[in-house]
Amino acid sequence: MESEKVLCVAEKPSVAKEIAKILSGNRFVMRNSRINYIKNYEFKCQLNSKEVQVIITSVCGHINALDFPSQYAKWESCSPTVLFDAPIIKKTIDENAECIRENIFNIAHSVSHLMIWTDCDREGEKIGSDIVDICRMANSDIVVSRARFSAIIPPQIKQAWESPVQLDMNQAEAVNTRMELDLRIGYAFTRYQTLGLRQIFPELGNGILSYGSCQFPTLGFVVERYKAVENFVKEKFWKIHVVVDRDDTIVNFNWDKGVLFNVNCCNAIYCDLMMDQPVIATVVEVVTKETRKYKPFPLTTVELQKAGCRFLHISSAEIMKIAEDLYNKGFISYPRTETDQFDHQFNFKDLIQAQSQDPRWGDFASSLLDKRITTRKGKHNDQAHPPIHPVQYATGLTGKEKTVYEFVVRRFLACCSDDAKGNETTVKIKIKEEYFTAKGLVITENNYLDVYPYDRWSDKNLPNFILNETFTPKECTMEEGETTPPEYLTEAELINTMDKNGIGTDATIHEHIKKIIDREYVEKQDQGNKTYLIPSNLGLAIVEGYDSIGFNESLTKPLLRAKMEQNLKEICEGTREKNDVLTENVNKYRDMFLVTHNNLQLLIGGFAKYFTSGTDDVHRVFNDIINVENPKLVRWCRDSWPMYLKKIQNNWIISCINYPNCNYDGFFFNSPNSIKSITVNNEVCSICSRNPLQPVYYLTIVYRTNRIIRGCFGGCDDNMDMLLSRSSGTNNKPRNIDADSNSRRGRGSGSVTRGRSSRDDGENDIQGTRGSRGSRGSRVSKRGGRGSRGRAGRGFTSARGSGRGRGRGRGRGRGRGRGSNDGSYDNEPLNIDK
DNA sequence: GCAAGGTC
Repeated sequence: MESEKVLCVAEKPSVAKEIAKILSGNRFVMRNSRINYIKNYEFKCQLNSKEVQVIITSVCGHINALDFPSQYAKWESCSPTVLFDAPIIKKTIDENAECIRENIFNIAHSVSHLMIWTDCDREGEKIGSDIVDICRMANSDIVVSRARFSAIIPPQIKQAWESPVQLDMNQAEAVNTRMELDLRIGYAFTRYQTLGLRQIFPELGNGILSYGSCQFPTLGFVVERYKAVENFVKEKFWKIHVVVDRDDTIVNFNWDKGVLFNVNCCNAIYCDLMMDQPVIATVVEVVTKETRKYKPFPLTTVELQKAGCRFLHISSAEIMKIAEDLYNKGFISYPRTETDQFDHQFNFKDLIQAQSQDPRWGDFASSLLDKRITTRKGKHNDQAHPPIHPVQYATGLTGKEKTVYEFVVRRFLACCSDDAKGNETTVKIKIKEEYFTAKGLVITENNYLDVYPYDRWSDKNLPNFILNETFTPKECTMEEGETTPPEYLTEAELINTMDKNGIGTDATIHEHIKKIIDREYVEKQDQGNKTYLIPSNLGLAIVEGYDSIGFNESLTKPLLRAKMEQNLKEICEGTREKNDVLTENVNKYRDMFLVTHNNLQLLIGGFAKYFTSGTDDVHRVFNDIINVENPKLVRWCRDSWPMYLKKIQNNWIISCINYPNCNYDGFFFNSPNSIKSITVNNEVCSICSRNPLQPVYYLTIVYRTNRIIRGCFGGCDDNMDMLLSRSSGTNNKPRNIDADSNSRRGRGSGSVTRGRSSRDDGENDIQGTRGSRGSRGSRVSKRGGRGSRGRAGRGFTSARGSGRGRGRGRGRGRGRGRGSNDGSYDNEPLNIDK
């Protein structure tokens, strides 16, 4: 009888290979897949006293990603608010992932068991669940289990092989939630602020103003420190300092009171000390005790990045690239790890032995071979990877690769060595009632310091003092000083801060830093031998703009992300449902989005401090963006509020303008190339017919592609669905976009209602949409529109405030009223049929 | 063109 077949799938190729080596005792057949770095390892192995055939392969991180359907791909295809509720599709990440999927799918046909060997963390469970989906598609009867291991060492792997568990679907669901929230929130805010702000502030050029729940707090940290430096107010202080000259050594004694910020206080004490001359000091304490400088913790990714910036002067992004290269060449272990403790079964000796041949640290390594190796145990364990360590002696490395490898080796050897030891002497003297202290250090054992030059600990010579002896100090002075501002943030500090605040992961922290630099929110500046991160005007503007809105939970602070993480943890723990967390967070961020929109003047104000506005018509710009619900939008207008065409990017948008009545004589546009004709039909709209007193019109636009848009701009009030059809086909039904809009409502009518009402509220301040939506627009149109008949631009101004009117009338010299000629349109006349 | 998370 043929033995059972088990398919094992790891998260990355290196792990598949290691597991294959361990379980097969190095006797396996390696077969290629269509991707050169994905291999399939085949061998026979015992499982529950039975021989089974094993095939081990791997994926390469995530296989699937979330995205919006293609109709949302163009930035102007919909209002960014729509992205909070738009449908989401799952797709394979790229062609490589497709090949990897195929490889697993093909094997799954012929096996009875699937064992998931992805990393034992949240993302690993999610990747595992995607692998299960693929295998079940191929083989619905496949029996699934999950190997749980905390280190890729033989005992752990064998234990995991023999005692598999089940996938934790709660963790997979938490990742699904994170993915969806990051996508919706990131895309919505990014599109909104990019499209809006760069129209208003031409200096921004074509750059992307991205928002992300990790990149914004990262930027926030940089700005916060910058402001602390800039706003720092120096303060004077005073202190008393004692200098002793003994045995040709100058000894500085520091006042136990430190410093005083009151000059009179300090002066009074000083005068009292100096009253009796000569000044007599008495030695009241001489204590010598053993002290040590602790050797470092085992190396994590975050520590590697910090060390890279601090000691090696290599940026976090570059050091990760180098570490990944060294890993792929087989010189160091996996470089993305949170673990700062070695497993108690870890085999140190072989790795140390391998380093003993090196001329730089070989002798040190050899000296460790006779000793029992103990390492410090940190508090972190990602249950997936050991601390970063050298796995092979490397020769022939050059440049930064050599530097980073050397650091990893020295760090590892330092971890395996002993703490540095020394004797610290404390001498305390008393002058009248004031105490002063000096400290000295004699290092007795360098230990790890001999191999780890990145740490410094130096002798500090202190001559002999005898208890109760008295002497006259060389100097006793009162000195003035002033407080110094903090330094700007360094990359190492930023990494540390992000790590402590849970912003990003070990594998992504450096990417977030790189991102805010690439986005030109932040720049690096060298000062002396240090490199600081300084926010650009753009970075300052965006943080100040959002902060001035005064959210309860700031978009630029880490707490928001921390709360989302907490929610994800609750999903992992099974105390909350995915949909519950999704709804809560989508609603929360949608609210924040709308609060932003309703307080645009504040966001704009943040930018206006640093950039010159190209137009004062800011509200219109943002309303155009938020109201785009289709590439070719028909915006709702009352009878007295006709429309104008506006080009945003390559899309034509029809919008409302102050047009005095429904007389379309002379109402024309300079036609865009893409439009064949625009027709106004005096037809009864089925929705509006409930209000027969309202004139009801359809506007029909025929594009050169034969696409037709028909929209009622009668008095539909809340019924804003437009008709959109393709004349090229026989099917003249509304397009899918309508289905999307329905599904949007279906998913959460409560929230949509909320969204609308918020938006309506906002229209008190935002003038661009009034005429276009709802009853408020209607009222305005009656008040201002009719009264200003025949005075398009100015009538608009008087009815609706100055901002928009100026923008239209002279701000940019682009009249959009009746018969106006917008410079962005070409001059082909339109066919307007009444 | 947009997020953050895996990994090569």
